[in-house]
Amino acid sequence: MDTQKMAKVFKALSNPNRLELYLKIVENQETSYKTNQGCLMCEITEKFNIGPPTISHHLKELTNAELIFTERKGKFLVAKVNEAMVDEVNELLKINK
Amino acid sequence: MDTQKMAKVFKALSNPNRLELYLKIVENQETSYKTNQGCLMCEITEKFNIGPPTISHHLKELTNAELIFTERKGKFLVAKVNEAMVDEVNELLKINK
DNA sequence: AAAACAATTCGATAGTTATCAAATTAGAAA
DNA sequence: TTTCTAATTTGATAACTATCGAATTGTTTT
Repeated sequence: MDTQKMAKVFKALSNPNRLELYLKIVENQETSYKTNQGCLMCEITEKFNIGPPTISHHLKELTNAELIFTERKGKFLVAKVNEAMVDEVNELLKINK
Repeated sequence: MDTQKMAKVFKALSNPNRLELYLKIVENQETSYKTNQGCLMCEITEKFNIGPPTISHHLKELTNAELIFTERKGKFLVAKVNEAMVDEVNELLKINK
């Protein structure tokens, strides 16, 4: 287990706005699981009280921590959750009784 | 779900040294599950490259995030994991497929 | 080609944080 | 009561971060 890497993941989720951003991406992935084309960022940006530069910064942090993938679809940016990484985090937080 | 509270928990785990500290406390709780008297801090402090003031600071952060409880036993400080909070985190990170 | 839209980059700033050394408190042992 | 050990507090500093406005890049629409 790589403590550095995991700490980075937690740091990525440690800002309230960034955490909500992440959860929105997860939510989107859950609701459209079969047809999942990813989560359009411009739609999400409207719902937050922070500007595009900050959203962009937060997305970079989440990507850097490998919690999400992003991809350009023409004019838009779409985001998907990296479920493998989330599994890893859950594994780390499991308590063996 | 309280985003602020959860973000605080993630922040508490976002520093590598603090994460290892937390994991040590968990580990101790796991190995001595039945006889669990808590984890003695002075033993742990020796194993880290950081001084007592910093350990103290990190413990406060973990306590503040309600990830652990601490209690004085005479001269010593013992720590235990707040399993309810860990469960909450695991719940938040679950992805519904 | 021009205008419009989505997103990123840059530079700045106010606020936060990890860490230490020194001093202090609390308790146990001598 | 003096000494030793465990832990905390305080004050300082260097490093990092969230956010913004302005400027820029990339893509689509007109």
